[in-house]
Amino acid sequence: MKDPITIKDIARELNISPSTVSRALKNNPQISKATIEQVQALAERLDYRPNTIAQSLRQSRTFTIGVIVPEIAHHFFADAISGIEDIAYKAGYNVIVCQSNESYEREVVNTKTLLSSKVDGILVSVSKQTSQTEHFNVLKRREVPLVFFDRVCEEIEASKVIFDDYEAAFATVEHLIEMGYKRIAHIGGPAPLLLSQLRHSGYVAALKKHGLPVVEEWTIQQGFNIEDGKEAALQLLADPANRPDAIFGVNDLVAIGAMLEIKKAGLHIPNEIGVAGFCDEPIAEVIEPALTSFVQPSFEIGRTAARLLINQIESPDNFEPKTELISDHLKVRASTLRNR
Amino acid sequence: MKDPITIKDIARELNISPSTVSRALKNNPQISKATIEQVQALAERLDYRPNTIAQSLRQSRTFTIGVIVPEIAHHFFADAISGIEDIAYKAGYNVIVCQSNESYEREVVNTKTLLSSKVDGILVSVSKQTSQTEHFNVLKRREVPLVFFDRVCEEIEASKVIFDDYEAAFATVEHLIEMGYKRIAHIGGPAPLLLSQLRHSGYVAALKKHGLPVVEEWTIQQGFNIEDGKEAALQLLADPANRPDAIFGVNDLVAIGAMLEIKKAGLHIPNEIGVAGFCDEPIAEVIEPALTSFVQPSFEIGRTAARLLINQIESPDNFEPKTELISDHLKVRASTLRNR
DNA sequence: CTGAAAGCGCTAACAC
DNA sequence: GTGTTAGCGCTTTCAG
Repeated sequence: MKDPITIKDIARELNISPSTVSRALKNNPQISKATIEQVQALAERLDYRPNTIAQSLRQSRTFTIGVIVPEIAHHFFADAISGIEDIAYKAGYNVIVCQSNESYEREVVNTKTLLSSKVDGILVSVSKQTSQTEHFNVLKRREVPLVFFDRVCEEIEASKVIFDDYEAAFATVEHLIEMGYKRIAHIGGPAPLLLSQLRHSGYVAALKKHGLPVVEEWTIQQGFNIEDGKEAALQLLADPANRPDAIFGVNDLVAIGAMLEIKKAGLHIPNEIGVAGFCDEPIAEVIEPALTSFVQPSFEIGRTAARLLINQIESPDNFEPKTELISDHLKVRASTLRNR
Repeated sequence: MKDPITIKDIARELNISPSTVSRALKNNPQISKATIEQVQALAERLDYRPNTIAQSLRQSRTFTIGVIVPEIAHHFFADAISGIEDIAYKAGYNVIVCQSNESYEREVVNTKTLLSSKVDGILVSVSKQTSQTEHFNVLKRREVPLVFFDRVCEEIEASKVIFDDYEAAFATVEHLIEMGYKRIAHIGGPAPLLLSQLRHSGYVAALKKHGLPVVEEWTIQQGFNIEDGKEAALQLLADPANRPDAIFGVNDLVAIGAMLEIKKAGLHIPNEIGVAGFCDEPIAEVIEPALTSFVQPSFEIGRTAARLLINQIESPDNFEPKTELISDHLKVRASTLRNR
């Protein structure tokens, strides 16, 4: 790689000192209009790029924020990242994205990498395997600003952006009940995640409120992918005598996996089995019948998380952890609109 | 943020010099076993993290590679990024991902950002708007290793990983022809992209080979999203007298957009209109009828691109641009299996 | 308004 | 085997 232009090159060329160049490039008001123009013109001509590495080392500030998500291939996270970038770029920060691939070990490595990269703060949505939290405590001890979003870690004192999973699950199940479904099952997320627990509680609470049975075998804790939904559905459909008449999935992919198995079994959606999901990913509109799903404003969640983090980075003194509770609405589609 | 442990802290504590610490941490054979152990033990105990910023500045080497993609929300790119990370991490590199959001200006900004971050090399899949290439020439001039993947820039001399779009389109259209479709339309990608042109050429060549008409109005150049597919389909279906009996989409999303409109119009897929896509994203298996699609090994494409780039970074002397042509197979599903 | 000098944390010649 | 020294590119006192 070619030797890049530095501030020294510009200084030499103009017979001024590097410090003046540095100031001129930053439009420092103490520098004369003339020099500022000269310097900036030459910088432009030589296509000078500041070495952010050197700036970071000098200022002990990287203007970079790290993001750890389970998988960017999940639409929710891809959108959330775009939301994070939106706020970050506008505030002059870059974003480094790491995937934990839902692995606890990988997540620990990610935090170490980001620590070494000296990011100014970290946004995390924890992996489904994460039950230990020592790696987050390390961040706390180093006083690295830290904000959790969507999949949070309760034990750690930090700002959090969470979705109102309990209420949303409650509303979704209540909708199923209003549509006349009475034997409602739940394909839940991985047990360690708070989000799984809350969605499950909301489901149970709605059933109880309406005097419907809470059948233990009708809750199946699984992962977050289509395959997980398929497996769970197979179990739920196994015994025709004790079969649910509706399924509430922890997310859209799981709900869609269930739909595929239901259709394969020759059962009608929504007349014989209703299905509802969570997230409202694009795929929910495409599958047939279209999937009823609780909308999660992923882009906004990302923006909110980034805003909290940047505030914390920029005014660390009067910092108090804040928890933002986000909600949205249920998007009702054909998968729960049965004919009675 | 708390003052982090540095090499100096360790040196002071053990009454040795910083350079010895540096060497000991790297298992330099010149250092005695005893000091190595002492140093590493203390580093461990203090939870020392090397400051990669300082290392990068010193070595003019960041062990980071930059990636510019149009959108991580596209499954293809999310998978490709995972492939890139797979190779990069194993070789000791970090990955910074930038999204151009299909905007030329944003892509230019991305290249500047990566330049300032002093990444060791850059992987690019160009935006649909990109027709000027000056920003890539800048990279060339600075001798920043550069590899294009999937959406390449022909004019720039650089390594490229491309999919055999021509052959794949040809094979897909030939499959449609074999299934008895005779009035085959094409919803193409944005005109400036080489990939759009190649897939279109493959489509035309297959029609010609089998003596089928090449109707100009049956090719509609559009974007890459479901909405684009819907719009194009509306045009294609407008005149019942001159309606195609099959549609080959430039990717799955566009094909799915078309399917939605076809179904809305009350036409049967595949009997009245056959549909084929490209990429084989998960959604292809979920839509009804399931979508025939040419498989693109996105993860592998990412891995190949990363491998080429890292080779170029690590042996810049004997470097010659290489073009890797990847292919795969057509996954036939219900959307083209008509009853005759 | 500008320059000189010091130093961010680390590494690599060069000494001994 | 280990220490000394210099410097990566930049910013920021301090001086004038």
